[in-house]
Amino acid sequence: MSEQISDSHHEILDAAAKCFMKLGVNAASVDDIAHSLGSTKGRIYHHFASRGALLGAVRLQAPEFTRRAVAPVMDDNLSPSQNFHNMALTHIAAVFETLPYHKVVLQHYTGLEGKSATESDRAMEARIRDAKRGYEDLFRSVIHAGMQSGEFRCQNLSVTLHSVLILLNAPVFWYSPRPDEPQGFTAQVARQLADMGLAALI
Amino acid sequence: MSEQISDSHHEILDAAAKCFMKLGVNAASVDDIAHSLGSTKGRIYHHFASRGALLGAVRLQAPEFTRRAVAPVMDDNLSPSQNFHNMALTHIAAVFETLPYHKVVLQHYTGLEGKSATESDRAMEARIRDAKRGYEDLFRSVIHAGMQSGEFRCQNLSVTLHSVLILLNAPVFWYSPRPDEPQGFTAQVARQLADMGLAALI
DNA sequence: ACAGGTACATACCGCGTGGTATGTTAGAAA
DNA sequence: TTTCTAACATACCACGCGGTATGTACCTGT
Repeated sequence: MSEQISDSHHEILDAAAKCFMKLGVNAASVDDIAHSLGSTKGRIYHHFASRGALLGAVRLQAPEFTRRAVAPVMDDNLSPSQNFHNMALTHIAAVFETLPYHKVVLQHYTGLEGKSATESDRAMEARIRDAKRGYEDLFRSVIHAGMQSGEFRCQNLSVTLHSVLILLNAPVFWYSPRPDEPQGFTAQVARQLADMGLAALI
Repeated sequence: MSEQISDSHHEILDAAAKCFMKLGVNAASVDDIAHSLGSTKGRIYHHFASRGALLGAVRLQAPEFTRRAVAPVMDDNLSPSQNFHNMALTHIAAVFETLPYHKVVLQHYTGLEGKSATESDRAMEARIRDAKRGYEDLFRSVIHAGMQSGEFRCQNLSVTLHSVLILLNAPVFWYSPRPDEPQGFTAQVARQLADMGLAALI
């Protein structure tokens, strides 16, 4: 299961994520991405079967980044409140560190599905959906535990889960790194959002 | 200032909003929209100067819909908590009723700006930005009042505002009307989200 | 009846884009 | 040295899309 991919592969992924973020998922052309690398289309089509495959690879990275960060800090011995707060803080920090990938994912939340053409396209879509859902289940379990223990309000679990996750992902919408940014701004935002997320559950 | 537009105008706007929502803002072509109307491009280009102008008109409708619903229920005599809760409930209900428009707006939150070509394009962008900001200021004022009265936690106002608004708009991401939907589901979701939004402020 | 304008339909053009087929170069293997 | 292959660059094509120029039915006032 170890992802055996070359350096050039990663370099293309990063450049694609940034281009998709800046120009928009549909607007950014393969030529744009290649030009941002100082290369041509040949390089990209040598490593990726199609434009869709490249975009899928970028979208798949996002939940893997956050999962690799959040899964290790989960601790079932903690109270659901503390557990959630730790997870939320770690999640937001990870999002800030891999922002372009998450901004790309954001553009696919609108539900423009249903136009799956090739078989490999649908397979990639399924992989992305599973990775996303598997990561969400980490939060689903801790929220469920909190509701059963009485720490969190008992409400529709799915609605609560998605709403809180969107709240934690809010910076993906409005944040872009600025040079005149106060020291430790992102950490401060992360704390505020983790607090708000926890408060929204209680 | 009275918007003097014909029925055909509105019909095109609705069809465009639904097409932009279903196929994606960049993917939906003018021909797609015309076809969904049983017409051809000629009709659309007769009423709108360009594809961008049509998209801009759709995006401009969204904050006007919510403003027309929320502004009348604001009441400075109420406590900030009650005032916010009423506004939030009304906002979410309005969003549910004009969902396609808000799903289109969502696709422009990603910050793919900076490619303004023509002068009229930038003017439209400014109108949209002002309408959006003006509407957000309704919530900004009530949150500010709550922070000053001590009812709400004192935190970064802009971060709080945007985070709460994204929380209230969360259904735009995951909700699509379904035939097997429980009776009064949207109203229940609206109550839950308004509660969560208020809890996140305290 | 006639003129003029409104509200579209039709046909067409130019351009950008995804994709491909064909070089070209550098390094490893023999 | 020779050969093979990975890793690209280059040139090109076919297609879809935005936009426009033109045609046409219908309605309205005179």
